Amino acid sequence: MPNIKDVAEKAGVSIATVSRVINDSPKVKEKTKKLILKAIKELNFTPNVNAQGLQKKRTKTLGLIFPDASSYYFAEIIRGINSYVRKHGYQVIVASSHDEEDEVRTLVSLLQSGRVDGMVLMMPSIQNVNVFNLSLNSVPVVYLCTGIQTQNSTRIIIDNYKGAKEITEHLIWHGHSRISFIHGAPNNYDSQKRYLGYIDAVHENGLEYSILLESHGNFTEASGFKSAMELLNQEPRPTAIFAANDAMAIGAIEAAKRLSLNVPKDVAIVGFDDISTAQYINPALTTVSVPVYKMGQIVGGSIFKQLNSKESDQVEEKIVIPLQIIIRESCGCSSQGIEKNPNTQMDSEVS
Amino acid sequence: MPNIKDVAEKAGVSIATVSRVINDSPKVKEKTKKLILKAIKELNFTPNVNAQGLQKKRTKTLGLIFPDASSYYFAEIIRGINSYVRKHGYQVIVASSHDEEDEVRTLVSLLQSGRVDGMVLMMPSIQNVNVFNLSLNSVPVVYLCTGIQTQNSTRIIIDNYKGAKEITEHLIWHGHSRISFIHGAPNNYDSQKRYLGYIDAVHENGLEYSILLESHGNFTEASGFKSAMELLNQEPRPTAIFAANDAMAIGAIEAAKRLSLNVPKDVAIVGFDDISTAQYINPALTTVSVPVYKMGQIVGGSIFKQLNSKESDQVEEKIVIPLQIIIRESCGCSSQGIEKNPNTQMDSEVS
DNA sequence: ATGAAAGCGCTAACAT
DNA sequence: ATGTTAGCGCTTTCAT
Repeated sequence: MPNIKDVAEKAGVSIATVSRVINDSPKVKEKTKKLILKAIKELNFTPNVNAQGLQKKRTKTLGLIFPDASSYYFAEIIRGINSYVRKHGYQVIVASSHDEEDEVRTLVSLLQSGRVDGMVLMMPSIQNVNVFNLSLNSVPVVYLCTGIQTQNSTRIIIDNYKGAKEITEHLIWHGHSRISFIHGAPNNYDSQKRYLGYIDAVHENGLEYSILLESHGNFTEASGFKSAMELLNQEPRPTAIFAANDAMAIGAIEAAKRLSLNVPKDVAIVGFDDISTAQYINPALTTVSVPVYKMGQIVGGSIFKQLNSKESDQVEEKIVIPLQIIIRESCGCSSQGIEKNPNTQMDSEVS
Repeated sequence: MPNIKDVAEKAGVSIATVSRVINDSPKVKEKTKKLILKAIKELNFTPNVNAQGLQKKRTKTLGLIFPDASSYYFAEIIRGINSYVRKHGYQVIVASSHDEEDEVRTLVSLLQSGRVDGMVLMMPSIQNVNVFNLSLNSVPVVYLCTGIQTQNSTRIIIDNYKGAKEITEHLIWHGHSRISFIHGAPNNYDSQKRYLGYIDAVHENGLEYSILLESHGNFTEASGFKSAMELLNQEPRPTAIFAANDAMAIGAIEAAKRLSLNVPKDVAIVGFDDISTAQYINPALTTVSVPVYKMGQIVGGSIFKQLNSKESDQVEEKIVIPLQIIIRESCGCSSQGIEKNPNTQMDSEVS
């Protein structure tokens, strides 16, 4: 591996000058600069990041802490962040707190060891947030989907409340009066906000409400299946189910099928997130689309902004990302495909 | 951020001794070791990885290059690797060659900049592999799912051929004689091997064969849908479809539904990978399970083995991971659930 | 505009 | 068993 000294010798200059062209210093004569660039190319030289990091205290890597990096929803957000920061020469290190017995330890060690220049914390579970507020003042931090007031750092959240309220109102528009809600994991920020949107829509529209309309899952398909089973075995049955995320909505659809109930005729089912499965499941899922990829860009942008600003003018910022309802079939709206070709939907012939 | 000098002063020893306890040197008196450990804890000290890396040429991070980090299949493998290496204090940096216009550049710079101690290259597309054989001798490399002979590095592949042959034979056992195959992306190693397994099973069992039974997709659901549409509109229709991966198989199932064909009665459909969707799609997908998570462990283990061996005894190794067929409903076998409870499956009542 | 040299935080001989 | 010291490859004053 060639180093800066090799380049300097080859170009017949000092290492300081080489360093200057590496760092785009303006005060290098154009001619020597060309010479050095040529040497760099010929030797195929790349500056050693460890040495650079040791000096500059910049490692050009970001740490991301996510509950689970392999779920589609999180994976997409990570991809968005990665894609954005890579353009700026940054890499990301992803830690799944899910896998770790001690997520805080990972976080702190990542930080203290000087491995990362900034952190993105996806912390939808409310209780452990306060743990994190410690020792984070050294680097820029972006909190994602967190209810807690964060000190001196940016918080990026999605407009759960509005999305949930709108999709519930869409169900009401369809004429549904007994609308169930399946909660996500306990203490989950997103789930709670979505519930608030649901309950407000229900109340404001004067709908029947009962605690029996609610059920508690944990964001997995299996839990959605189980919750929907309970809900749908009640008398009277809910006419619609709003699950706090798509995975549970999909589980709920399976449950309806198990009970020989047609979706959406016998029971409408809607979700939240718009994961890729949502569009091809049968019936296609009506849901609230979270622009996960774009979210990544916003996160990356925010980190860089903090990185390039003096500590003095760090401001607490809160960014709310707007969401969009995606109307498909599971709410009772017929899809284009169906209207054009009535015999395409098997489910409509069953029941 | 405290450094080794702070610790040394606090403990009243030299930095060398502190360094020794950091690196578990045996020759430190138990008593001083305790003293130092105490100081470390009190100061909340973590060794700076850049300084360590600069000296030891070990950064404790691995680079993973994947075509696409957010597809479920790849994400699971990454998770497996991450989880394993984290236990050994390693982090991973994931680069999606998909996102990059110039994947080679990323790879080389990751390597040359001293950012990673080893690399995992997922390179299922055959043509670009030769590009990579350059300049990789400096660190341990594991190639994943690659057909190319790799020099001086480990290659880990899955037993595509056997899995494909067995699942095809399962279809034959069901009495199918016109079995279609949907190819994955062109030049994809896995797809080609799976095709070989398919074609051998077809030939060895004296089945009818025609080029018309083959169709070409690119591993996406959409391509599976399209391919199956073409296949199923032929006369005579294939009685079974083997798609080179689950996503395409799922697309194919949707296509069958569009054509008002019952799966598996009118056409059996099987896939490959066993992604999570496979088990809850309707009908549940019969497929070949790839132990993605375990695969990650094997990859991590191999890298560490190379890391801890002298360069002289680096041997070229080829590891083949065995696969397992998962029989569910889409092949024509009825699921347990159905047998126990005949009215649970909607599809069996349709058509 | 360029070079010399100090030093970032650590490890690893080499001393003692 | 512990301390001293020379780098690892780079950036950055400070000279010139």
